[in-house]
Amino acid sequence: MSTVRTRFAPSPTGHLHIGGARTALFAWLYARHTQGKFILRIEDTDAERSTDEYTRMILEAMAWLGLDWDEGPFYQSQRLDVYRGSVDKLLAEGKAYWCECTPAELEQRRAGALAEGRKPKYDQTCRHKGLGPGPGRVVRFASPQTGTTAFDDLIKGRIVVDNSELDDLILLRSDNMPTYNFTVVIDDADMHITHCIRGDDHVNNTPRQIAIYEALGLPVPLFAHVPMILGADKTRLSKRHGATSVMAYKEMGYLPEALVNYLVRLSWSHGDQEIFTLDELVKLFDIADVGKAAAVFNPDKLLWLNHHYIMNGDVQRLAGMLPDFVRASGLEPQGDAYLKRVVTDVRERTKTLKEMMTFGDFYFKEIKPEAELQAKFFTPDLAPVFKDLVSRLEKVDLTDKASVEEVFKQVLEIHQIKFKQIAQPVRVALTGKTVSPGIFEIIATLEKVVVDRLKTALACMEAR
RNA sequence: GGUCCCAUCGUCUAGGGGUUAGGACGCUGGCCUCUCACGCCGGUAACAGGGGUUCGAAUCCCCUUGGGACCGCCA
Repeated sequence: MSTVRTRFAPSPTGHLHIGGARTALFAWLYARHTQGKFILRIEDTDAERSTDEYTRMILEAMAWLGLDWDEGPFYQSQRLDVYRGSVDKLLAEGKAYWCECTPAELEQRRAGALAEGRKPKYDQTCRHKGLGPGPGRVVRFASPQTGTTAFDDLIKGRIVVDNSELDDLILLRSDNMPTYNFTVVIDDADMHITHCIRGDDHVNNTPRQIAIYEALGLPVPLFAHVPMILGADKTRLSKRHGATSVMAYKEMGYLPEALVNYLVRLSWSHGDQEIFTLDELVKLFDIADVGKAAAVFNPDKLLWLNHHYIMNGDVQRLAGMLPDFVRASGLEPQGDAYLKRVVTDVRERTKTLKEMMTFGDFYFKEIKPEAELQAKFFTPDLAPVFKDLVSRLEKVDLTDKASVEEVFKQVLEIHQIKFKQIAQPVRVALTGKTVSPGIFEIIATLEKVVVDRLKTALACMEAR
């Protein structure tokens, strides 16, 4: 049994998006599952749109997701000689030919074909002209026109296409740059890819690529076309459905393990299990279990998973991620120990790291309860209670929950009131809002500003 | 328009001849309770339609319908 070799081959013409990430994840998981190799290849033959910046960001996103590669990244732009060699071979063998049709002519013929209800493929005008190289000319592949081409897709099953459907696609552009359908064949063969795992938008390209493999006498890899990820309206996921780039999710406060866990469950499952660690996925993932149908991206479920990982993650690690978000809110992060206490306080009620900041802003800035809240909760009758509370709280260690609870107990006893009656007033005094972590948790974490904030509230009560 | 692919709750999915069609997200009722949340208990909701095959189809076959992809000197 030869070693499995999979690859991910993004084009650096944009960010790594959700769909690409899921495809990369499947290819990576399959390689890891089979103890094979995962290769990264950057398909940058479109010099117009490819940028180093996108390449850098794609690599960064891969790293963030934890998808490491064993070989590469290889850059197609650095392998032009390899492609030229194969083009020359096809040309010499009469399996490719020069074409002088201009883009304008092609566009016109395409429009005409479509208008007449015909398939808008190249009409092979130059196929038998016997042209040589020349300015503005391209090299086309002489696709077989009779018979059929078939392959057994690991996900979709057997797919058979009539060769008459095959187009004489362009191998070499007039600027001498090779095109995708050609380079992907050369590289997958060259890099000994055994399993070509990619989006199923490539299913229709596969027969044409197989024709090229065969024309060049190259071994054809196995194909696994993974279903698309769609937006809520069932059309291809795009910007109008919300954030689509992986790094945008990082910035919104999502954890990589949450995104990975969410994405892997799109078209793949393992019984009723919803939560998977990376190790479990490596152990359990198999292409054979990938479904055929497209999946709709569901932000709510992603959020639920993120919440799960925030609630159960390592506090130290989460605290370490928080500073970026604190600063993004224009606030000061404060010490690590403090951040850990904040995480512990808020994580049960926040679904993203970013939300920790909006929900727990009072941990990082001065607060000022709104007038309405003051009017509602800082009522004069509570002044004596708060006064007692403050004087007693000043004498105990606020981080010691038992002591603080004892103080409250005594004050409630003295004033003959229920905890419920002062809980919200205290909460508002401490946080400026009516929703927060538990009173005793806040007091322990806020520690040194507790008395000041209670005094401010007390002053407000007495002034009424 | 042609070719190819797809079809179980709103969404992600399990189930692949005999199940009260299961789980998860969401929504929702209740419990817990210092708010919110967490947690726990419950509820809502699906086999696209029509023909076959079969003693019996969600499951196998065909058609229809619906959706998607591709048909670029993009990848």
